Amino acid sequence: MMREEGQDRQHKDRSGKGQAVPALDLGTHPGHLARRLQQAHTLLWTTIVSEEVTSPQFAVLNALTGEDGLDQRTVGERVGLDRSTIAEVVRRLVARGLVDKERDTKDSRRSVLRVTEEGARVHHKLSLRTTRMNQVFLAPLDPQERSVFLELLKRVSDAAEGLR
Amino acid sequence: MMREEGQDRQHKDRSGKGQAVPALDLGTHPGHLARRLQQAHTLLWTTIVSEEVTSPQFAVLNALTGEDGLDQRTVGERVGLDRSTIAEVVRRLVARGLVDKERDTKDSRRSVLRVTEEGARVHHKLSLRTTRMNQVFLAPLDPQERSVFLELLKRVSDAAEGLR
DNA sequence: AGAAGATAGTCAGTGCACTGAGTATTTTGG
DNA sequence: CCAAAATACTCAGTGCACTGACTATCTTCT
Repeated sequence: MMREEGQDRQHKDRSGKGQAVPALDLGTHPGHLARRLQQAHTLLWTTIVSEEVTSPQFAVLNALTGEDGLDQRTVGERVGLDRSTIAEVVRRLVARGLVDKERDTKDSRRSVLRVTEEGARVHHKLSLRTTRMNQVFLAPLDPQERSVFLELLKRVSDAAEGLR
Repeated sequence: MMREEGQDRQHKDRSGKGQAVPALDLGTHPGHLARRLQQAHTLLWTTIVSEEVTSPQFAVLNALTGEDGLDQRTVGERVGLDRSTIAEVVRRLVARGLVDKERDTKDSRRSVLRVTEEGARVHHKLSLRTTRMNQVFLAPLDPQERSVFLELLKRVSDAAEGLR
């Protein structure tokens, strides 16, 4: 098994032309870490929660469980998906029979969404599993660190939300 | 300009069957927050750093700036991209003329990557801008919170890395 | 040397995420 | 009332990210 700690003894070679501009350490860049965090989460989700239903799909199911009969755009806004992406996600949920979609009779621009019986069952089952996943995900942190982490995560995300 | 608060004048009906399973508050779920964080970052990246070169592309450029002549798989490993994704990203970098790719003469399975002159220029320019972006991204946190945030982010990401 | 295994990369398929353009419908203002 | 603006959605295009199957090449072990 090879060790992977090549980052320190980085030969300061200057491959031909002298490296005027050094490489950055992306391990200290929040954006890069955010991407890796999200990848890690997706991995845990598929192994612990579900291989069929993705995390964004679950978010939509969850929003509709809270309040049935919302239109597509509103659901997208609640879970943080733009109009095109929410359409894609809903399309899959409908294809899997977890959500019903029909035109609003009052305003035929809108699509009204509703969780099916099966959708409710799946939501229930996955809800339980998300708890386990969250534990595994946050396992490297002790209890106070976890709440700090969640709070900071939320503050940064919410702030950027306002810039859209 | 219409306000966007239409979500309240909505029937709080309980669509027939009484909501046995309540909806979760995903605002407390690290996975959901991770996704939103990453979306926020992408948005900031395109507005502040570059519309042409994406953040993963920059990560690859940065890795090669540190150490020219790595093979594709190694670069992917360093920046956290699997073999298929790194291939895609590299393909685009080559298409934009920022990276050169050629077969290793010693081991013809490998593709050896190298930053072009143009790639080095672009890396330099974007490096400066990432600093500004990081400031904006972390603006909602005060200085101590920032370092705590980065550290926790890193711990959680690294831990999940081990589970791959 | 030759078969078995490991390794690097490609390719097809699925899915999230965004932009910009376009359609249909509703609302609003003169 | 009716044209203009706003709204909800669709569609095409780009790009990241992963899996599983496949090819080519190199290494190892007998």
